[in-house]
Amino acid sequence: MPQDPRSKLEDIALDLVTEVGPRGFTMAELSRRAGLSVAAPYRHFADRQELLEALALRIVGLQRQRYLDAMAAEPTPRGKLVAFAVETVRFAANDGQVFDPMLPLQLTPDTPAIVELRTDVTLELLAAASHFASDQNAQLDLLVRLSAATYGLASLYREGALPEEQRSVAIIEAQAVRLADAILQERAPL
Amino acid sequence: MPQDPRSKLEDIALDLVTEVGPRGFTMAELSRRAGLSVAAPYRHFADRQELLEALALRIVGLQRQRYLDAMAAEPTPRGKLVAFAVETVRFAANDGQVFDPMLPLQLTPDTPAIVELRTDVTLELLAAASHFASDQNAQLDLLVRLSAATYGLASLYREGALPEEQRSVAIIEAQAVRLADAILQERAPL
DNA sequence: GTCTATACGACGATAGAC
DNA sequence: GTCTATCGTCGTATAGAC
Repeated sequence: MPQDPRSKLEDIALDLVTEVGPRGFTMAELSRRAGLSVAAPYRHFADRQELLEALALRIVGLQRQRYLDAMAAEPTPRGKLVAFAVETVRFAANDGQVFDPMLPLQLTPDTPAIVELRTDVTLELLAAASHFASDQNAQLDLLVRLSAATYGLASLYREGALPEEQRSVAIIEAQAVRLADAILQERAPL
Repeated sequence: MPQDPRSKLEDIALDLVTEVGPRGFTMAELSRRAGLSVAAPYRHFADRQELLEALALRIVGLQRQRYLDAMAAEPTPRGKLVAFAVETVRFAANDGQVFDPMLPLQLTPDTPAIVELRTDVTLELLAAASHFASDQNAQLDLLVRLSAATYGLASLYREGALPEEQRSVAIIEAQAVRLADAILQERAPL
């Protein structure tokens, strides 16, 4: 199935933005990698900004689907929240192209379309969190801790900042599960 | 106390790199902000790279001191680890200039000098962790979870990715403490 | 849709006057 | 130490031929 040229350009742009970040992304380099002249991409995207926004939309849409599928496969609230944690580090471990561009949040200037994409996941998470915290404030607190913890794990993994012994997918997933469990089982401080 | 020109340039560069990241940092903009010609900074730094490395060294040195002081003020192992967590989010909340440039790890190309600066903190952390895990592998696992969780919290805070209700320093510090406690009190999964 | 050619600007870095 | 002037490179974007 031969892709339309716009999607093809997005594919290459995704690789590129993964390597150099949204800030380092240039139309010139994109053209080079696509084997086209510098003018060609402008037939498919009005300008650099439009291309980056298309990219952000694509990435967030993919994440949404992955999160929803992973959570739907788990029947229990605890399972859903753990699945969310594991899926996050899997993005980092197996899908750098999808994860890295999100790091510098530059790429996702919370447009309405993107906010809408995220809503579904947030609602699912809140529903699951309601089994671990009574009022809505406490549920939000819990989700923030869970998201932050797994996001941090995923980031350090991507940046190569973890000790060598921890750089396997299996280990990083296990760590994500332990983090999620610890957060869900929190007790009063010592 | 009138600073030497090199330090003065580093101050301004630190602000700049905080705003635009190491990749977006330019000597031209630095010169502009310093009220100098584009040539002037080259009297104090051989090239752009040298300036960025000097910046990285300064930042890491400052972090080291802050971590060591914060941990020294706490007598118990739990207190030291919690202090580490809190200090991390404080960097994010109060000292964006010190924290943000570390995000894209570009700025710290693990030179020997930087590795050495980090060693002290790591040793302190390992000593404290030894009260919560028996063998050294488990201690490292624990520290990775703790670092990742607080780093994630700090990152989301800096990026403005937290819900509005969570954007105060007090709340974010409380969240860091809860994360640390949860990790230190981990039990078997449900 | 793709090309070549071009206008224009920003940056890194250096040369040479003061 | 700082300036002005300059070179070379690279980027965005457009115009017009094919």
